[in-house]
Amino acid sequence: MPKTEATPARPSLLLLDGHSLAYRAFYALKEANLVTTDGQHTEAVYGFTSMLVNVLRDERPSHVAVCFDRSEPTFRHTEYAEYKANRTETPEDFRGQVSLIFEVLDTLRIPRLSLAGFEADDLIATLATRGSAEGMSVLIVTGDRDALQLVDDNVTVLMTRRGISDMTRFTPDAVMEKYELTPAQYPDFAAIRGDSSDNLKNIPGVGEKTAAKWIREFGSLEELVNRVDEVKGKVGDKLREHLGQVMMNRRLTELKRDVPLDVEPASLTMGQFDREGIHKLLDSLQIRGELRERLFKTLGSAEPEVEDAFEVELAMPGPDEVAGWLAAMPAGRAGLAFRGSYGSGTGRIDAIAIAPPGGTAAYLDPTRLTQADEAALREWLGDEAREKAVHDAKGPMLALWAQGMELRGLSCDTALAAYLATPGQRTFELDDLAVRYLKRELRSEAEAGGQGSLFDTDGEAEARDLALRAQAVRELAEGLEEFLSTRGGTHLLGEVELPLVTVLAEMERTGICTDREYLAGLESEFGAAVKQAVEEAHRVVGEQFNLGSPKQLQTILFDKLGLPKTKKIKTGYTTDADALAWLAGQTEHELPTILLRHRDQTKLRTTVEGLIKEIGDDGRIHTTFNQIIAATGRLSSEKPNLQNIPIRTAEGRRIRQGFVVGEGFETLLTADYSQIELRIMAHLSGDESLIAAFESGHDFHQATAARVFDIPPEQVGGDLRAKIKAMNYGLAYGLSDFGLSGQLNIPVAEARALKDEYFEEFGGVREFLQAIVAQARKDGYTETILGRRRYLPDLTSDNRQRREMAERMALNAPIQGSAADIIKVAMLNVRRALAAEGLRSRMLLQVHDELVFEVAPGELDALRALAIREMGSAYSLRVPLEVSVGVGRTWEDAGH
DNA sequence: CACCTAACGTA
DNA sequence: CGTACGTTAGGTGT
Repeated sequence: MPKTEATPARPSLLLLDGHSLAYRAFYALKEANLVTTDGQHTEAVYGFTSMLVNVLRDERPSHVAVCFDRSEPTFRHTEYAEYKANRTETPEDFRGQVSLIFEVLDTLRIPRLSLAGFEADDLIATLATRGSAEGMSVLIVTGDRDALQLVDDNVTVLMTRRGISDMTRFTPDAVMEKYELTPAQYPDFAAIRGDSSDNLKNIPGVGEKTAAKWIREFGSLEELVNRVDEVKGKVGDKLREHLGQVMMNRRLTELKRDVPLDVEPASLTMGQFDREGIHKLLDSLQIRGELRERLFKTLGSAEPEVEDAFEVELAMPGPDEVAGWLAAMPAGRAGLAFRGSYGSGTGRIDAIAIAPPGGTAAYLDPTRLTQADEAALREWLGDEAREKAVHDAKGPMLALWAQGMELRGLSCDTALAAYLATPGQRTFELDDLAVRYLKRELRSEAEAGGQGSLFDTDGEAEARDLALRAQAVRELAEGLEEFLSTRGGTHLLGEVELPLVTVLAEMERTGICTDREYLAGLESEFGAAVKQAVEEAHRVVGEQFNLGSPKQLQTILFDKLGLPKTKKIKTGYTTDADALAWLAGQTEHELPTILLRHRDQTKLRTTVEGLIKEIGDDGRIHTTFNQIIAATGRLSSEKPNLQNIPIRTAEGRRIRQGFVVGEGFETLLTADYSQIELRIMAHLSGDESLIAAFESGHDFHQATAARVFDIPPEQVGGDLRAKIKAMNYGLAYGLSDFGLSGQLNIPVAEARALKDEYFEEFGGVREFLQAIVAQARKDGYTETILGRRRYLPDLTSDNRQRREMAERMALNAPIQGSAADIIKVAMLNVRRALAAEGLRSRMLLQVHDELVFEVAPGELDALRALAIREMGSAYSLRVPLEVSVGVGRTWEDAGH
């Protein structure tokens, strides 16, 4: 098809007054009372965004900017101290929404501008004047009538009318029709009329009617002043009396068209908007429904770069053709995509697509391979020298293993790479990544209608889809690697996360052995205790109710029994363990105690139940370790979660006795880092006193307490040690005075004093924690010792709650994340050493600072030494990395 | 049936 | 008003 050259449309510049519109939106939607479950109001951000999307949809501007006021005083305040002095304080619910609007605009890649000393209006006037001079048609959207002075043949104003959906379009004719004044006359008229919102005084007895009449009669304010004596009557006297005020009003109303703004209208283009970011933002604001759809529909069609999809030539080698195809495949890294299902340490592959460089991809159905095909495929997949890129490789790896095939030569995992690029994301779907990093759409042909149609008898659409995915993975791997290389993530990906995939897969495949009968016995024991607690509770209250329902519990506790109220939560008053313990102490009633026991026992029972359900045919539990979930870099464990098995109470520890050494092995061994996060703090802060406390050889909490209170370590009592222990641990979480006071049951003032005393001794720690946050605010992200980043845009939020939350995340992320880095490196080194020493012992679990091993007969001493050596040397800190080891038949016995 | 909340286990 | 997770049960809305 011949390309036709479209007539270039005249460039159009859309300028919005951010504050003015946000404020109008806020009041327009006030009745709706839009608020998220954590108390963030969203009327302004919702209304503003909705209006913005509508204007973009209806006007289709080529250029756009949103201008904002600043908190600094402007030249108008210098001229007139009382300027806007009568403004009522910003409503509480409005505060913080402006920064959310900033986030929306940034995510949509819409430029936003502000300049100290000037109002949004002045920026708009300046840009409108410049844009108009450059031949653009300008559209201004605002709720401020002063903007009418800017209207001319090139400049139109859209003024909000009550609400936000209703707008009036002011051309010169429309201004004339409404006010019987020209746009140029409007500020003259406004100066006489005054403006109560800006605290510009009017002339007593002179309203809009008289003001307009004078300007029409004299043509302009200047002329009126020149011939002011011609104005007759009492109003004339008043005018002469207030002439000074009027002239000042006129100067203040005049919008500045020459603000020193270092932005050219032509540069105000819309960038490629962040699709995932918008989803995330709208999710966090709990905005659902049509706005999201309208937004994507409007902005989606303005995404020319995304229009081209991936393309691939499909090869479907038939029986005995696979070996030939693989042999003839172009050199270079191939992208692989798998269809199948994975989990619990195993999996099944239904189809494989291989996309080498060159644009032709093969689709293989494993059930249709001849022996020769299979051998060739096994050879290729297991060849370290044939580079491969896979998206989320651990599942396919497990599935291939289940079929006796290896997956080697993995040089990129696009899911891991994307995780390192932006670890905060909830998901890393291939389709989203393709759009984000390659600006390409990964469309499904099967879903597009091929499936089940007459032309799809052999599932060709599905084959094509998988081939496209393989192709996308191959291209995405290049894109993401390049992206990461600019952010220092290459080492972390290539040397840590990527090799860890295989280690985790091995751990999942191995699983941990359980004693099914023992756990079943435990379940019925806990079950009986639950039943008893339920009966007691019903008897004490005198009626039947569901102890597991916080709602019913509230009714019983606070309405029926009239017990004192606890802390307020969204749905009433909390019935959590702290509150129940408090109630037990406050009242004579025995119910809270019974409820506490019920909670305990229920939790234990359901934990055991969950475990039993996950025991495989081999008597072992195969958890899944997730490598791309935690924003800090930690692993997580699911189905079941083996990282939260009880340990604190004796009752809970009984569950750990259900995890036992497997047949053919000698014992379980656990190895954990002691106080790794505190050691990282000592290392990163360089605080000499804290470092010395670690080197002292004394119990760490005891040693720090001794230093804080300046007494010998031997004299540190249990109480003092407990206080300092709480401090030590709280630091890395951004613990507040309030939080510390609550935890130690002491007054806030005392907690603050304790903190001050602590920092008196460990000043370097305080400086370090403050420096982390300051640095993060400047950079927008934090970094671990291996360069793992965490982005925290909320650090500059003007919503206090969000900002302080981000600050705590900022000081925790490098500490928790560095600990995660270290144990990941340790796992790799342990794995390598096991192989190097030819040991059969194997790693089963990772619980953040602990590794659990199954020891092969005769290897106990060797493994113990290996674990201590490899974990202790994983990273060189300014303090030693101490590792403690426990051994026993069960996980509980192997604990410390 | 899908989703949210409260509660609670771990590091 | 302490970070990071996953699971469960109850309750609500589609």
